[in-house]
Amino acid sequence: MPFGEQPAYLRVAEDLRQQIVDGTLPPHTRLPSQASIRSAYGVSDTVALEARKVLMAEGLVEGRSGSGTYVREQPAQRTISRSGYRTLGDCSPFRQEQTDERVRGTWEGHSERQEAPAEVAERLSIEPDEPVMRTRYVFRMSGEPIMMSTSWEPLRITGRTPVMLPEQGPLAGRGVVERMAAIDIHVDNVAEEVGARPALAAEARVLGGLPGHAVLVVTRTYRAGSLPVETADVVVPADRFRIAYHLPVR
Amino acid sequence: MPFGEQPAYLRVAEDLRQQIVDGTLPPHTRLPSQASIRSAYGVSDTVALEARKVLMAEGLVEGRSGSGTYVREQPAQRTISRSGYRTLGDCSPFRQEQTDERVRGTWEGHSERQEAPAEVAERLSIEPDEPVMRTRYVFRMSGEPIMMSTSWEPLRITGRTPVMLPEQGPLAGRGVVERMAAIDIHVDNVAEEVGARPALAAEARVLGGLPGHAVLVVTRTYRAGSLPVETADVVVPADRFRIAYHLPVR
DNA sequence: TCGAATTTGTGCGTATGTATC
DNA sequence: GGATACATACGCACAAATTCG
Repeated sequence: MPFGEQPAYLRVAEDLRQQIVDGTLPPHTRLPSQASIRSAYGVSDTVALEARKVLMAEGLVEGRSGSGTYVREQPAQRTISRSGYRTLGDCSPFRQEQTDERVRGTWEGHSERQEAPAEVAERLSIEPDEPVMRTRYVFRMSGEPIMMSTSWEPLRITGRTPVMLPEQGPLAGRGVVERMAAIDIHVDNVAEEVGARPALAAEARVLGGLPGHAVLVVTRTYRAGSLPVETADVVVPADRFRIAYHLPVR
Repeated sequence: MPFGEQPAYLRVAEDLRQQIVDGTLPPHTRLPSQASIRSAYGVSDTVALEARKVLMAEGLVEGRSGSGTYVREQPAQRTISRSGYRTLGDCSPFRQEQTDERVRGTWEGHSERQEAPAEVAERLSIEPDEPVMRTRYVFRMSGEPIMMSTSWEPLRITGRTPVMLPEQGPLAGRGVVERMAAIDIHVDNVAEEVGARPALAAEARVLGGLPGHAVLVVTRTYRAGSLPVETADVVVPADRFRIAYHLPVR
């Protein structure tokens, strides 16, 4: 391993990665086989294997046993729009996002009473172990699961009201804002933080990706004034989605 | 290699990953050594090695040669605030983010005249190959590079004006909104899309991460009404940053 | 239809270098 | 200096899936 150089397998991976992102190797094309890589770059079998593995771990390519390694459909096409800002008129450049926004899909949720974990308590500005209602959702579009989310609401607020269970009662599935309005709590702002991390195995199993592939995590807290009324973690596969915001300036 | 089971190295990696995220293995602790893993899980040396490699590729742990494999400082502590929404009063829960927002750092930029690549042209609603001014930035906090960004402005708008070069003239470094205001263009909205992808080698070199580790990419377009006046790609390491938005509801 | 060649997926043993303790 | 532990690399083996004659 020569001097200040990178390890061989990273050098090979980098070269292939570059070819993928600049279009030399477009989606659905086959990568050179392990044997070809070996001879083309003058490296051993292990190095060629490692290089492919790096790209697979990044989600750029997909190995098909007995057939080859193929460049994956890259573009994170779908956007999930998170803001209600509107420009005037129908010719606005944001109409598409708005149609994307109304996710015409199905979902299922399951609620459970719980004592607030430390991090959730902090986000809700309540004491740890105070009771909360946790609801887990899985969202599907045309049958395929694409998004999962876990939401927490303090029972101090919703307990013993008709909206205590998000997925039951007259306002089932109508969203936090409407449900809270029904008990005279007026949600007027939401804070969201977008991050990314490798998917846990359970998430990958649900969302169809592989464990370790990046997911986008939206940490969201709805508030009425400065009072948090709901906080949630939303998880989507990073290779298929982007989160869109449209904001006024000034 | 029994039937529907996962490969051994993924099973081991998953187990360790779980222990990391649920706090059993907190940051800075040492993972079991390769030999320990080998005996604890009843697997070979290679499998233990592969499992560690998976976690390293995900950025969860960091190998220190001769010492051990250590859980990395996980929390994506810093948030980059992207919205100017304000609640009333000083006791607002968003003061911190606001202080985070005014990135007390340094940056350097380098501008270059260019013909718009197809994707940029689409984002700016101009014809491909129309001239644009491209500016590359590297942002540093206390000397350390943390964010890079590439911005494009149509020369149709800024050409032959005092603000043609973002980093020169009387308004150097004052931001798009102020610069455009100086030539009587009033930016009133911004669209942002947040996604994630593996870092390219060049980005990893600048940002200090490893190629393949996830980066957050913010695709931003400033507009005056429906007229795009600037578009940019902002890249930050996903393991250290989150992008924060604070929005009004309704 | 059968079988051979190819290719990926997984796993083993080993060797060498280097950083840390 | 010596022991430990990671980092990279090589070669080999075999199973399973796919492709193709």
